[in-house]
Amino acid sequence: MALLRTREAVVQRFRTVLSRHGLTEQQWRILRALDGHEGLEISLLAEQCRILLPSMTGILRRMEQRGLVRRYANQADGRSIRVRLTETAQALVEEIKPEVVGVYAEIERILGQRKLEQLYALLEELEAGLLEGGRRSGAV
Amino acid sequence: MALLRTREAVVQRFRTVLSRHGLTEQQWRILRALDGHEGLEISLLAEQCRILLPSMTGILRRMEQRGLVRRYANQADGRSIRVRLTETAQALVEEIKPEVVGVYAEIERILGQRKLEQLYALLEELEAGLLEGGRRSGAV
DNA sequence: TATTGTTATACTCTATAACTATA
DNA sequence: TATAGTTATAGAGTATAACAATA
Repeated sequence: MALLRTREAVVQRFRTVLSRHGLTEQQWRILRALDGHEGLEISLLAEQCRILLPSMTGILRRMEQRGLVRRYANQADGRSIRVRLTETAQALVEEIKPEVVGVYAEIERILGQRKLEQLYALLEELEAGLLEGGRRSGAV
Repeated sequence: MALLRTREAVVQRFRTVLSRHGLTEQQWRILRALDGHEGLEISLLAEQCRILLPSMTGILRRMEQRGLVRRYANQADGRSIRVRLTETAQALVEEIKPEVVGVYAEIERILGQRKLEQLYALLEELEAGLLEGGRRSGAV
């Protein structure tokens, strides 16, 4: 249960930071995924952010209304739609980054650098394995 | 971001298992917290599960309607209410446990026992530190 | 026919403020 | 006055199925 419980404590930290800027955790994942990209297809974005497509539609609609993202058509394939950040969104990401870094700094203060790196490595390995397994055998 | 991203993969595993039994992650946390206890006060339960009281009211109402928990008054203090599992709920917990263990087994298969223990220890330490810090300095 | 994305629908949780009743 | 819990509200994400447009 440790992962689930700890997650709750960590996520609440992030939610506090993000909600001050009117963002949810999912919206932040989308901002981060799009940051530094010319534009991503919605289905690719959904996969990277681990958000289902119907949820994605709603989340992107809210973000678009708020002027954070823009949809634009893909000339090569009329079905697919790409999304990219507006300048407003890029500025917002830069504004929030330091605060998010603050949360990580708190974590590092608690664990120390060596253990934080250990934790990070373990999580990466676990994530890779879970995705791999998920692809192979479907959801557990 | 590793913790947030990995969390998503892990949580989706659990959600898959739990939703087959019509449970949410929060309801599972409550079931686990109450399992093996005579009864817990709602505010204590909320703290342990990291769920806000107003959310708790709704979640408990749904669980009570489904016959999983029962509220009963505290004679010593007319304001506080205790909650405990019904036999149905206890049977359900026993039924689900092996499946949840299956998810942990998958994690152990990915990381190996030694690394899993490492991960567990790091998370425990992080959680304790976050709670400590949260109590001391407020959110973030 | 298969794929990309949206719509429809119903449910659950989050979060804040206001309120009730006990203490 | 303070505490335990509920109610009222509004908003947001999850999940499944059905659908439209394009390939």
